[in-house]
Amino acid sequence: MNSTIVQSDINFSLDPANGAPIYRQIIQQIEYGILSGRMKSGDRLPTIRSLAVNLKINPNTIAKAYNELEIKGILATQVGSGTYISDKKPGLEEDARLQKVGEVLRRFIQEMKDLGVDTDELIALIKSFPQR
Amino acid sequence: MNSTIVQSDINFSLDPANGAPIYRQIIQQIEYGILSGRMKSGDRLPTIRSLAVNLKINPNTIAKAYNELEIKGILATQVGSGTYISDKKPGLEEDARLQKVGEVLRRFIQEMKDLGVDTDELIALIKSFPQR
Amino acid sequence: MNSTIVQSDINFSLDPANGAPIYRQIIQQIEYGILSGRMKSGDRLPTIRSLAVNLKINPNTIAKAYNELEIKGILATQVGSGTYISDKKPGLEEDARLQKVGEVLRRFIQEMKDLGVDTDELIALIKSFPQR
Amino acid sequence: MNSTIVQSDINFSLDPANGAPIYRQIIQQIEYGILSGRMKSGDRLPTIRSLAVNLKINPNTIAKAYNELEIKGILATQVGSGTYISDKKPGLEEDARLQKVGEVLRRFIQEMKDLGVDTDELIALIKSFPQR
DNA sequence: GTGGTCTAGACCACT
DNA sequence: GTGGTCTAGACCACA
Repeated sequence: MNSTIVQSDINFSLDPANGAPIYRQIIQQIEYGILSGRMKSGDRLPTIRSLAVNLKINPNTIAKAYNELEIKGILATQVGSGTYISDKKPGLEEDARLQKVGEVLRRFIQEMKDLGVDTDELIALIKSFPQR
Repeated sequence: MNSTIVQSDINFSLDPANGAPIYRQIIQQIEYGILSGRMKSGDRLPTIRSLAVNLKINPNTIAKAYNELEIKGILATQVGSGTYISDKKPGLEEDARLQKVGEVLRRFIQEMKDLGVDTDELIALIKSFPQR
Repeated sequence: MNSTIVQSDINFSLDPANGAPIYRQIIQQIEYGILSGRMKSGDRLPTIRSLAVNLKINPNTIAKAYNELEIKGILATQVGSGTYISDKKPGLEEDARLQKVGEVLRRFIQEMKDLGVDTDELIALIKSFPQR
Repeated sequence: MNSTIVQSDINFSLDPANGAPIYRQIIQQIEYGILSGRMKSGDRLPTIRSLAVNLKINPNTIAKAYNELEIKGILATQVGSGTYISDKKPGLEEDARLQKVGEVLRRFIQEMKDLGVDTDELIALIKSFPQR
């Protein structure tokens, strides 16, 4: 008999051409999932094995991602039960989210400037970006 | 007799805290130098050894950067003479630039969506971004 | 759990009297291996270290060969996992092959003309060439 | 007062993308010029300086080519007068020419075979090659 | 002087 | 275990 558990509906997607290592892509997607509110405290994460099968990668890689997040206090592992999103999510509060948004934005604007795209063009580009 | 040679006036600078490997920082600075028009076809690059001395790194590291750009067809080397910017610069044409812009933009919008920022907010953010 | 991995059955062989540098001989053998169909997309190449031991050369030399092919998009590496033949193999497609054929042909005809052999003689020569 | 001197009508052309070093391209063009009969004993070669200017390369490079051919006995230098094609041209008689033709042909056919072009296709290709 | 090749070896991140 | 980065240094061919 099982209490109802919310299985995190996160859709992990790996981009081999991303450049970032696989374990870091996983970490980011979990963190962003929490930041954006799609994942909440107490949600259960997929098991290492099932995720490894789904993503066709080495279980060790997922373990490394989960482990790093547990060290940060963002995840909590209960042996025999699974991995859950911790109640306290240090560094993932609203403030942190805004800070992260600013960071990504700054880097993006700089890169676009390097590519010769100024802010006005940028806005036009985003407005015309196909919403899917 | 003086053959006029344009020595590229690029100012290489390395950022140890960048995270990106040294040779890749050099590659990017050359590519951006060409994209921005500061460096033109036929320009001569600093010699491997002189740049190595200036940047206080091993010549092999410079050679690795130059070599990758030669494989890509962006640079052309003449042993005994030096390294030059190739006439045809595949991957650095206007088309390629636009493609690159689209790529960066797409990834950025996706990342912002993951962070819970929708397109309207995005535009507002960019508009309010401090222009320096 | 066993992921089936096709280990490339390529037999690398170095010819010290070849004149071509070692790393280039390796590159050519991989390219020809793909062209001839002996190696297919997704096949795993020997590890850098194992090949270095087999060929009794420095691992860096193998790495240089693999690296150049990766820049060209012919190989794809996954650190910690190995080096694989890429799905898309630019420069080894049929179009590129035909272009290469034209290039070699043009250079050959020019060289023969320099040697005082005109096209008619050339055809006669090739027809009489001992087929083995 | 000057005895009539036949200035060699050789048209040197360098191909930077050839791969072969410049000085070797010059050597080959002189040897082929003799083999094909376009250049004869006693013909005068361009001066090092004039050729250097025409080809826009370093005079040392031409000197190196001339020097190597003089060592072989193919050229003869008369200080203050110029460089001439020697009376005796060791290794450049008719026999040598035929041997060279065979050598180039063999290498070409092998390379085409490696590229998947058989002899019949080859003949068709050459026949259809635009004669200029 | 120029760049190219190769070796040797250290240290790192990733799977 | 895998490949990646970087250093140090030797030797070579070329302009």
